Amino acid sequence: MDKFYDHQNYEKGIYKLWEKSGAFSPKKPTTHNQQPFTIIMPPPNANENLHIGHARFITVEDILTRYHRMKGNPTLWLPGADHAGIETQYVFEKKLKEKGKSRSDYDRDTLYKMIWEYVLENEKNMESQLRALGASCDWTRNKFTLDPKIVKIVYKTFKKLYDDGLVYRGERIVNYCPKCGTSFSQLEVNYLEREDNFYYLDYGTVIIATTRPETIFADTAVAVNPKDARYKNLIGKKAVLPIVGRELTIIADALVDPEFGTGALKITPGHDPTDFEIGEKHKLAKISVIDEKGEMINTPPKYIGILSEVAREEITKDLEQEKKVKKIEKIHHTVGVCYKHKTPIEPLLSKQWFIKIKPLTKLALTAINDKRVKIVTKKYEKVARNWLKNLKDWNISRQIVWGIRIPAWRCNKCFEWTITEGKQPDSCKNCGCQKLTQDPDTFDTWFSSGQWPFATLLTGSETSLKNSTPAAKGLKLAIDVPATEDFEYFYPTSVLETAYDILVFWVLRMIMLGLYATGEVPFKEILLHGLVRDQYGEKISKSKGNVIDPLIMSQKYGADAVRMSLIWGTLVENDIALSEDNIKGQRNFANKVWNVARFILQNKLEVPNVKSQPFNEDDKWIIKELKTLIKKVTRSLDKYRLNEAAEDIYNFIWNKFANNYLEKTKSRRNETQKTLEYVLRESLKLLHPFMPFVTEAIWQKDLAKDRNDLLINSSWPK
RNA sequence: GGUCGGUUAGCUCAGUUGGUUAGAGCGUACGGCUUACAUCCGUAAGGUCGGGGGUUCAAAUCCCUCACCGACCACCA
Repeated sequence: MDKFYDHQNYEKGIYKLWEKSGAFSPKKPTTHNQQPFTIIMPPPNANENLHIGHARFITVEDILTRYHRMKGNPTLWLPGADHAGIETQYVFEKKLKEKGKSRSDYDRDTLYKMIWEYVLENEKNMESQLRALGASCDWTRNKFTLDPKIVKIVYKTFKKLYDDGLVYRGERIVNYCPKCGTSFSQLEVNYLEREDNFYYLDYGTVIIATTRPETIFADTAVAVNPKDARYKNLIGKKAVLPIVGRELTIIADALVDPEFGTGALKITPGHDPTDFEIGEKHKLAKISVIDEKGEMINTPPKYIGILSEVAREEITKDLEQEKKVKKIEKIHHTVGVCYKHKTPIEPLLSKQWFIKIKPLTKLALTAINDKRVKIVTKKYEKVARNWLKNLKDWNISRQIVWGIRIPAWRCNKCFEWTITEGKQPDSCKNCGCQKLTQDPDTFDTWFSSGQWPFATLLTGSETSLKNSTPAAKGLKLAIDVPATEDFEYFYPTSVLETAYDILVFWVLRMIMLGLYATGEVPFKEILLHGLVRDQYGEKISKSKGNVIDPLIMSQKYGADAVRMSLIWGTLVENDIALSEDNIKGQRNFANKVWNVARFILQNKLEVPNVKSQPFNEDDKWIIKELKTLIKKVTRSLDKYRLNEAAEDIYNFIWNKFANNYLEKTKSRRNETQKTLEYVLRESLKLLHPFMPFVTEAIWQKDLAKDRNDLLINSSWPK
């Protein structure tokens, strides 16, 4: 054995060895009480390299997977990739911009094809990166969110939701990003604190305070609080729009805060969600004055085509000229911005597909209450409950090309919609007309990834687990898809492991859609992990320049070192501060393990009669310590306390085994070979889920019985 | 404004049913090339566990309160 463990010489070869041997595919159980252990991998976005956050979840999930595989559970870790709708289109458009192009330079099909090729290339790249990190996922079951079979299931779910009355097309205020050119759900809107002008405008009978004077053209009423004594006698009277001169009725609504501004609110149902609500109640007209490019429409000609923010200044000037601006104050408030561009979201009126969320949140809440799905960390359960109580109807249409096209066709004659399971309908279901046009919109990515656990399993696999007791026995699928063996055997899956920042986007949607489509929770436990931060606990970002690339680190120090550093010292659920020093330290540990093995195996003595080796207090001590360690590590892993398990193994191998026992017994080296080898073997097994490469490398050197004896397939110590 | 979380060694963090001298990694100081490893070995310094109050034989751990930090949410036009 070499003096140092050089990971570069081993990692690739070992990964191939595992993959070729079929070790990643679940084995049929040999006894009845071996329950399947399943994790569906959160499919990374196939649009960029893996970052350090991916590396963390890959490490956590791989540790759990390898542990359960060694314990004898038929274990499946199913990999995949996400087309990641808007995220990918955003990344792709940035690339286009570098070439001086934009999305509008291409027609729909061309753009789609270009993105498709880009994604395909990235997907391959991403898969090789997963391999480099040692992910022992079952590549024979690899899935992509745009696989035709997956898309088919997504369509079936949509159709079913529609037939059940849970999908509707509504004209609502949507969160529209003019830069992205699409609407978003409430979750994609971020809020920025800003200082803005607060204009007090003269509406004749009342003064109105507003931050958005450019929307006055869309005003259809003025509202005051019914309890507001100042305005009581004005209710039902008229106010006059400045510049426009149009009369508005003054109405009363409890939503108006009398403390704010002047207590009188201009009602703009076409560009404000609250106003929309008030407008619906009072049956007010809805006027749009800003279009999807963020430009003014339906205004006096001089403003038309101007960006709303620019128009604001122009209009203010004109209002000032007519002495309609009574006062300008500064106001500190929050503004909704696009989560990608950080530019203001335009709330505007649009017709989109919505999912009625209440019946679905009810399913999810019940499942959480009944503990059919358990959130491992309590603090996140509180967050989940809070969200489930407050979610609004879900806008699932996106006005982008990259994604799954919505299977809805509109009749050219009667304008009614016909929804199918993906196929173009022959005729309008309403009037029979044969001329129909498909909705150009695509689904919100989260609508398809929300179906990921059952969609991946329902699309089947090459390998079969026939004659195994199904886990999902007796499940009645709501959607019309035949159950596959994989689905019956592995669904509901064991653990869903992902970052806490997509709890609402993804996890809750999976619970809701999973329960809806299959009648059963998609997973029994939810393990949420924290974010990776830099060595000072600061958020990692490109602009800060503190990015840690997991693959560069792996090349430098080995995948084992990177993995270990990603769980070291911090609970899975908490944010972790990662430093290169820590990775280096773990590289040193890998080398330590290597040298312990080297010492034991290189000096392998010819011991004529193993049985007659003397056994003294030191030997008994290390065996006892090992037994204690096995119990502790097993318990820690079962509770997802990975840092504790890792630290205990580290401490055992380095301090107890190497520095203590090994040093102490060097003088009677010819008596300890059997004990040394035994402790080494068991230690390697315990460490294997954490540092799979170095442990397997050592195993293959001198411990494996034959070519087929892989550490990855060994049994977990008892 | 609301909800949740945090405050433990210089730094980053463990400490889960309250119980012996509060731990780890890194860093620091000092000493060692001891034929497995200098990616190493040995020794050491360093904490009134954010402040205050309470419960208890016993509190970093439970309760109350204050301060500060952070995350998430929210229709303040």
